[in-house]
Amino acid sequence: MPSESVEDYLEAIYTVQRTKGYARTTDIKKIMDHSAASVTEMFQKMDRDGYVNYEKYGGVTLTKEGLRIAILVSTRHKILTNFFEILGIPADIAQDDACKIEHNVHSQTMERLTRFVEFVQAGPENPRWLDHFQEFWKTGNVVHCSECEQHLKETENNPSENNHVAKPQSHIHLSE
Amino acid sequence: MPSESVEDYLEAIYTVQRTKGYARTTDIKKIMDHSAASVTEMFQKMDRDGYVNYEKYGGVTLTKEGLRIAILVSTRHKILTNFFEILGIPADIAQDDACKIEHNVHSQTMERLTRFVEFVQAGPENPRWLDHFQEFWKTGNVVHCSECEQHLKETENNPSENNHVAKPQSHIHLSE
DNA sequence: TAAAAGTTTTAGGCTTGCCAAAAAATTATT
DNA sequence: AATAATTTTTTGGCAAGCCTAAAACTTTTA
Repeated sequence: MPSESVEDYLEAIYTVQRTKGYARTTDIKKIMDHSAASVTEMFQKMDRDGYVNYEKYGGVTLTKEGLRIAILVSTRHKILTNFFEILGIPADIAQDDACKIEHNVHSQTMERLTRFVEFVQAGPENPRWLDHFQEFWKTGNVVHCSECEQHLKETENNPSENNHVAKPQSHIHLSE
Repeated sequence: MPSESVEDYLEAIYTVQRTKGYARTTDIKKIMDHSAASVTEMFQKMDRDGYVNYEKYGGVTLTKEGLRIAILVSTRHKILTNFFEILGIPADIAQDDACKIEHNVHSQTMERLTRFVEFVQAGPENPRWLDHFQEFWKTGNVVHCSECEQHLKETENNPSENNHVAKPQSHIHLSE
C-alpha cells in the first residue's frame, strides 16, 4: 500500500501524463511545490516499488499498478469534491479538504458517498430537501412540510410501498 | 498548531482525564497502542508546547489550551461519526474514518456537516428523502415523487415562500 | 561547437515520531 | 524495611520525507 505522499505523487504524475505522455521532475516540482531533489528521490523510490518507470534524466511514466492507484485516488478526489459542493461548501475549501481526505477514507464510506452524490444528481435539479437544508443553513428554520409528516404517519405501519424507474448503478472500485 | 499526532494524544488524555482527573503513561499507551517510551517523549514535548502539565513519574493534565483542542477534536469526531451513520455507514468504519479525518477537515466544512446532522435530527425521525436514499442505495431505484416534482414546477419562478418554526442554532467553534 | 543556461541527480543533513533495551523511580509484597 | 514487581524515563537507533548545495548531465544559443 502506497503512503499518502506516494499517492499524491501518483496523482500529480497522472495529471501531467494525461496531456504529455510522461512527467519530468520539473512538472511535479511545480505542481507539488517540493524541491527538485525531493521529486527525484521519490521517482527513484516509486520506481523501486513498481509504481512508475523511471529513466535517469528522462522522467517517469506510470506502471499499470501506478495508474490503477492514480485513477482510484483521483476518483475519490472528484467524488469528495462533488459531495462537499452539494453541501454548499465553497469550491476552494472543497478542493483542499478532498485533497487531505482522499487518502484516508474507507472504501465503504466512499461507496456510500458516491451513491449519495448520484442520488442527488439523479433527482430533479435541486431536490426539495436540499432546498430545505439550505434554508436551515441560512436561517436555522426547519421547514415543517405537512406532506412529509402526513406521509410519515401513513407509512408508520407498512414501511414499503414504493414507486418505479431504475437508474444504472456505478461500479467503481474504491479500495486497493 | 498541534500535529495530528499531538491531537490524537490530546484526545486520548482527555478521555482518561474525564474519569480519572489525570492521565499516566500506561493509560495512553493502552489506548493508543504505542510504547511507553513514545508516550513519555510525547508528554515531554506537549509540556514544552504548553498543551499539558507534566510531572516526572506523575502523568499529565491538560492545560487550558490542551483542553480547548481536545474538545474541538472530540467534537469533530462525534459529528463525523454521526454524519457517517446517517449515510448508513457501519459504526466501526464510521469510527475509523472519523479518527482519520477529524484532523484534516476545514472548519467551514465541519460547520456545514454539523448543520447537516442537526438538519436531519431536527426533522421527523427518518426524513422522507433519507428513506429515498436508502432505497436508492439498496436497489438503485430513484423514487420519483410526484409531489416534489409538482412543488418544483410551482416554485420555479417564485423561489421563496417558506414556513415556520425556528430551531436553536449551535455555536460550536470548530477552528483553532 | 563551445559556452551559457537550465535541469536533474547526488550528497549530506534535518525533523518528526516511532521503537527496544537499559536505567531509574515508584509501588507492592513479605 | 528490604526485595520484588511494575512503571516510567533515558538512551541510542531507525524510517520517511523533506531540504540546500554541489556535481553531473542536457539543452539552448551565440
